[in-house]
Amino acid sequence: MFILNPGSGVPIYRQLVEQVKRLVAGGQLRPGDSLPSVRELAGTHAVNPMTVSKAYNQLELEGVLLRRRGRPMEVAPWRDGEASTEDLLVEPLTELIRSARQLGVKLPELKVLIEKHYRNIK
Amino acid sequence: MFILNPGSGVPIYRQLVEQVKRLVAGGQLRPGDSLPSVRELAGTHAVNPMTVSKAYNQLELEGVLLRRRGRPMEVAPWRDGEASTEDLLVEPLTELIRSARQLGVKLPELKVLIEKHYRNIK
DNA sequence: TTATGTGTATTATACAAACAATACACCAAT
DNA sequence: ATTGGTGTATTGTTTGTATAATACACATAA
Repeated sequence: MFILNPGSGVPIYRQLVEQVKRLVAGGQLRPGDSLPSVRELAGTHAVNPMTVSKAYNQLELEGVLLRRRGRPMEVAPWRDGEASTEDLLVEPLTELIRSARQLGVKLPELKVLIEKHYRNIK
Repeated sequence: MFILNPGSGVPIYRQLVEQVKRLVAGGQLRPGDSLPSVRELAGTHAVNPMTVSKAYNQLELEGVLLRRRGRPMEVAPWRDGEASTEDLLVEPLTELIRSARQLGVKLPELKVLIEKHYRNIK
């Protein structure tokens, strides 16, 4: 469900936060759904449980998840003012386009590369 | 010439390393070209000189730049086995596509978003 | 030679991130 | 009540990043 890249430079807990937000915005996680337990997630990704807990904590502060003592974290009811799909794409979109510019890759070539990768990436 | 984003989670010196590589691969920096001085770059981006120096040092280790004492850092002659344009795009490309997948954004919609942003981003 | 420009080394401080190992409070099902 | 599942707090350690303030070795041009 989650894909963590420890070598990317982006802190692990931030990767988790971003991915949960996107899965919620994309409907793969719906209000009321339970998230993987801290220990399970930490185990399958070889990561410290407190790192996962830190991500969950931040998501609760931002209103994305609900914390109910003794129970798994749960996706919060949809709120007005939730980050939109496009909002959550702007960052990787900007990064890609800036990179392409520095590499001298023009728009048509970029679209070809996207199509080429789109199905190769899980 | 460089765009630094201190809040992205990616270390500043790594942002610099990646951007220099792309500018070299894209031909905006050619073998023999001088790079901005450590102090100038640090000054214009409000960053510590040693942070810039760390990036330059890594680029020299990787063979991208030449260090010649008392002189500005210089782009190294082209080597066989240099990272290709596509190599240097894979990372942001992968990140974007994974994000789109999690958001439920399909390929046609993604292409529209790219066209929309392509000219808005400097 | 002198002055000013390179990049770098040094020392110290500060902070964030991640880990490890425990222990706790709570809920739910037995 | 006991057991085993939640998330969390605590303490301590380690590593990487970035800063600050100096100082140095070298090159180039005046």
